[in-house]
Amino acid sequence: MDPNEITRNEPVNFIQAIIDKDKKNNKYGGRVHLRFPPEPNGYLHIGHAKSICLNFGLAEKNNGLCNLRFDDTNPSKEEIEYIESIIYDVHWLGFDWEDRLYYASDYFEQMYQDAISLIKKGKAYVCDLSPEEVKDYRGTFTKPGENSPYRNRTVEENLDLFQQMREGKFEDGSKVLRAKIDMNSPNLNMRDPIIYRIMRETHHRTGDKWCIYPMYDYAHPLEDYYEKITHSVCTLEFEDHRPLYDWVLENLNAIDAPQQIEFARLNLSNTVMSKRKLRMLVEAGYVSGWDDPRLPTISGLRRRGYTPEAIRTFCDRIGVAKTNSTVDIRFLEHCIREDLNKKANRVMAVLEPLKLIIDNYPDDLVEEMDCENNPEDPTAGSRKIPFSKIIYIEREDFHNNPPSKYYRLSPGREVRLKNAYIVKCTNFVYDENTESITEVHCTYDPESKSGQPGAHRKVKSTIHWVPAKFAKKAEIRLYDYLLTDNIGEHSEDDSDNDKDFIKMVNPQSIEILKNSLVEPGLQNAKPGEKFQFMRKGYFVVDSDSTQGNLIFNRTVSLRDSWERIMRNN
RNA sequence: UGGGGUGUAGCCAAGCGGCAAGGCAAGGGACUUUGGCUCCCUCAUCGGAGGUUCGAAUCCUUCCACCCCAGCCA
Repeated sequence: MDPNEITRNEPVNFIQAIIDKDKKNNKYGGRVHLRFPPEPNGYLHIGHAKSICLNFGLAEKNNGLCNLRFDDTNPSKEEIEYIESIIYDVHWLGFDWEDRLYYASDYFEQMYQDAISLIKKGKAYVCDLSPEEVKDYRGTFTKPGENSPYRNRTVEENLDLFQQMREGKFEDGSKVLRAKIDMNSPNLNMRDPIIYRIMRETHHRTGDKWCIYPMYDYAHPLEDYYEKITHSVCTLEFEDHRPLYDWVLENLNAIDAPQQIEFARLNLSNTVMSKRKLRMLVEAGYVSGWDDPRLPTISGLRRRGYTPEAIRTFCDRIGVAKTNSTVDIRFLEHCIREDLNKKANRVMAVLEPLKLIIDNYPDDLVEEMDCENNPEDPTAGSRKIPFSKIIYIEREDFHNNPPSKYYRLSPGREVRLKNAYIVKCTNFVYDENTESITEVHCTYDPESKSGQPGAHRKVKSTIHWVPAKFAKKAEIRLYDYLLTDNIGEHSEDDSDNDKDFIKMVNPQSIEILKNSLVEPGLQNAKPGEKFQFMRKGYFVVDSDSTQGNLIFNRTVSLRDSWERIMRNN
């Protein structure tokens, strides 16, 4: 059998199909080499995660390599802080570029020399047109461009001028280097695109060594080529740039030139992905920072309690195609529930406490109840929780006048207290002043203790609880979708819908509960630890949490079919 | 308007001429000391119209819709 023959059960995305074909034809000598090339001008979000998983994933599947490369060709927008956060996040997601961490800025000299080659071939020229004039000469969609009056300078003159540009002889914006292609091209990117500009800006890595910087369209194909990239994967909006990408490499006589392949960026329902909109939310104070648990940033998701595994599973399952699409955020939620269901220990926490007194239970008795840590994982073991006469239950688990299909506690009815006894409601106390129920009275069935023979008796419902005397106070933060609706986002810089988008910010995206109670063992929980609060959802200890001031973030609620019953009524 | 792309269920997404995978969501049901998990069942004729073919989501023609491009951003 041909070793290059690839057999797979799973459907293959169109990029993998291209790679399969290239391997079969022994293109690039059978090598597969990709890269994830962020510009260090902001924090990574789940849209980047899609690209990271795609690139590193394809490398892994094909026995290839994937580089991490910072595309730092514009010092006016880039900062070290972003480089550090990006490195941290990509590692956190679980990917390894080994020793292949690169910077476009490391190639500045080589790029400069290649520009000289283009000039020598008569393929590039120095242009003195002002930015406004460049724009006017470019023409429009329907009107062809006009040649720059500087287009026919001699090679010698261009060489001399370009060197002087580098030496800082000219002011910012006064000259540019342009590729000489075709001012009549229907593709505006091919109308003598600017490939170098003069910009006196201190670069975070090269300092003040350079005052000219290459443009993306010129730099990117070279970066890929220098690193021997085979498949240069980027997003759809660069499709029109592909002819220029190829032009640069062709005119430099590149051998085994990399090929650019475009896929659709990720959009998620009920949130935003573009840097500018994310920034608006942070700067206008709609959220607390770039790692606010409501944001789709990697740092936000991490603080929210998302695991790298869930994010990667999500990215793998949404697929890769060229269709603009918006993935339902409920699919992301499904992925984290699925992961945490296997991993998170079950504990009891009462978010909105209601006192319950067991009148026939001995006043001073404390029993240690045995609780299984995770029914999905037998190796997770069990723990003891103290039980006594006064406990707290969830306020919504008692109803003095229960609606139909309500299975929980109400006057005269029985429920099981999880891992403890069956109790029957005998009475409750209503406070006229606060117009609320302040306590519930029950009697318990001593024969019904969990694990004992009498425990087999079935009751309609089981509810969670915490012991009044031993429970710990905690702050619990509940999150809801960032936006109440979906916003169409197909490119990074779509500013048309900025106003509409602010109108969609969900005013109830966060709810903070200050008086919640958790079982005593949670006292020592450390930031980042994840739990399932039984019947309520998955929660993570917030990064600001301390032993004396416990804070939990709700990662995601449990699926709730009772809520659905209520909603459908 | 010129160019470049995309259109398969509420949301993703396979399919590449032979009688529409899968997942999420939704709705039923079984099980259950989490109204959780798990398990079972239900849920499309492929943007429209023509045509080619014994046979088309897949080929051809044409129309329509949506997205991207006129930064010395990436």
